[in-house]
Amino acid sequence: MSRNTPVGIKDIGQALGLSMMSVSRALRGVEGVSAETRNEILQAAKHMGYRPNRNARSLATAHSTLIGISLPTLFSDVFPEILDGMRATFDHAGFDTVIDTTDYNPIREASWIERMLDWNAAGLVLSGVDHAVEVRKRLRGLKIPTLEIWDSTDDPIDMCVGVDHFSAGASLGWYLVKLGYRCPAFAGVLEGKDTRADKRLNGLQFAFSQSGVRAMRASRIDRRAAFEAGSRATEMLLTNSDPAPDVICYLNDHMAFGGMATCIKRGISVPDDMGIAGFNDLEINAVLPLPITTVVTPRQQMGALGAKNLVARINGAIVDRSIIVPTHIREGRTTRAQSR
Amino acid sequence: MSRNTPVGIKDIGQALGLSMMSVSRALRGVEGVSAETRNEILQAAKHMGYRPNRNARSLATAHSTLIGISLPTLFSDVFPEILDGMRATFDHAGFDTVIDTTDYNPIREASWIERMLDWNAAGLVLSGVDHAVEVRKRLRGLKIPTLEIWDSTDDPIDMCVGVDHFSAGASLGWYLVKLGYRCPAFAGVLEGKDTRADKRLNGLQFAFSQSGVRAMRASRIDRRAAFEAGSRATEMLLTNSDPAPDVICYLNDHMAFGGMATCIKRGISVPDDMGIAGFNDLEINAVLPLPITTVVTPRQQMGALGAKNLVARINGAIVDRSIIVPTHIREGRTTRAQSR
DNA sequence: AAAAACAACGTTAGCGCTAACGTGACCTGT
DNA sequence: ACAGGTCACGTTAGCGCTAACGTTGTTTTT
Repeated sequence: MSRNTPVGIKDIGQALGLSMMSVSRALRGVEGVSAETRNEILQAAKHMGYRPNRNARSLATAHSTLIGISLPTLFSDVFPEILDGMRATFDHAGFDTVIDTTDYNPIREASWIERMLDWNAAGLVLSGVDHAVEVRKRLRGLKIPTLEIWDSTDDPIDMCVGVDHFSAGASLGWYLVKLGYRCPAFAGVLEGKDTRADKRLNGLQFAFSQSGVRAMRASRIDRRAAFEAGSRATEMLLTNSDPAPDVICYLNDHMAFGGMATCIKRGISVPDDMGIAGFNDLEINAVLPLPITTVVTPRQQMGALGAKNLVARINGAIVDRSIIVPTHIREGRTTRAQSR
Repeated sequence: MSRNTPVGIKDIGQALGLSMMSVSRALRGVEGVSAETRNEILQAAKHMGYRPNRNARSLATAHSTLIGISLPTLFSDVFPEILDGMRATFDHAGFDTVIDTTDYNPIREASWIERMLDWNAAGLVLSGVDHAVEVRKRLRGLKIPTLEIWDSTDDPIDMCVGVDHFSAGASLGWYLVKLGYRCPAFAGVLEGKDTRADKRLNGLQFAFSQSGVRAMRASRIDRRAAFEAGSRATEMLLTNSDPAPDVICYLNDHMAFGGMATCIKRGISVPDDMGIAGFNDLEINAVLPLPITTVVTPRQQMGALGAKNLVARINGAIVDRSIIVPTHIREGRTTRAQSR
């Protein structure tokens, strides 16, 4: 575990009778060396197996090529897809990504942010827009390029690319009202854990109450496994609700599938006796005999766009501070057909 | 994006009338400072908002606290779980994890490894045990602690923790033979992409041929989305096979579910007309009316154990070079009941 | 033709930290 | 009482690289 490679910038210079500086310039592609010399240097570097020491570079320049990405969890079809959308861009621009999963714990996130700053990170990606005030202040003060992704706000720390979860929830609510549902319920995780889901619930409730429909009951489950959580939450709703709901909105399609399976197991037919709505239009829908009524969210594009803008921002460009990406409802067969 | 914090080790020393060295020692918890002085320093550091510069530290010590983790993909229930298993250990030991997804591309992996070495990574985690010879040589030569995870071999680069995929496949094969299946097929991704799955297929084929059963047909699909891939692969098998298979073994439970859905859609009843076997015992099984016959793999534990050993290895301990974690078959209801 | 402007390199200093080796003051054993 | 040891600190010399200025020799400008 000694030096990764024994050849440094100095060795190349010596071998060629040049100063370290010329070598440094050539390798970085910076002005100040003739094309001829540069080629010699590049060749020698390759020949000698030169590898830059990134720590030294970061120390000297006071900034690194590390981008920190904080996610609540990888057990989700949201964050891996967002990551996937970002990958090519970061990669192409020469950034390495340090990923942390916070498990929806803001304290963990805050301390991890400090760690990333210790590395002189070039930029940060945070999930959602709900962060501790101190975190907001600190990052703003440092002026470090920061992308908040997946959720949206008109006042991001630095910039955000995401969905308007309240509106997405409300649209779904109106859609369900139009279909004639009058006794809606919600199934999700514990309040405060997934703040995006909470906002969607708020949107749903807004739409329903505006339409004069009774308040939604919410069944919340503290369980990471989505399918099972959907199943349990549904059991709770079916057992404890009077009257029984006529439609259940789930945190996402996987929970919805778990819920649907539970309904069917209990002899409740979908969509005749119970409507089922999910979120995110997850891939499982492609093979279900009854595709779930859901909301399509462009997660890959979100990642790609966010990464592109973050890189631009790191390079000093001015970019949109707040980008809201559109969503739309995808009619499935787990809700009644439109009467129209 | 200037300095993260304006206070360094020198400032603390000056404020306290001590040398940088004493401060450095105190902060690192190294011998050579009295308990009293250490407390003063620690307090002052906290007070002044000191944050260590990790790049400087890494440059001076020639090793960092970065651990590189290379995964083929995050769209899987395998790797996120392995990661989750590793997280606590790495975290607790103060390591940051740089994650790269290679998309099953060995060239990508090789170049990423070099990048991690440029950072003076403390250790590496690679997926599987099939790596380019040059990569093996290079890492061995550098003696950098390297964990190969998820697959197993008796000759790892440095150490490995994983499943014996060939045996797991063979066990499943024998199990299916015992159930009376005589015309098995396999559904997976393109050969060479997921080498673990390929090994399982080899194991299956071994078991079947040992039992005098005709060779398996394999249907391979180039599609990231697992549910859909299972569906497509199954359609191909049902269309092009004569005689039709009596059991299909899938790359994992999600593909199996997609395949099962397709069978049912076509009026093929499971398990009466067709057996379905998956792999990994994914969470969806918890809610299925017909749980899939599958192989249970302890992915979290694998991650936890691997991480523990890697950290020990980084700290100079000697650990088992090759750990094979056991798997077992979980009887589902997508295959015939045991006749016994 | 002198002054100014470049192009292509070199020198100096330092990023923030730590390994390795001092240096005193205070024991300890015989 | 004195060699040898220990404790708590300090000094020196980098880690490998780059920013910010030199320093030449060769154009260009007016």
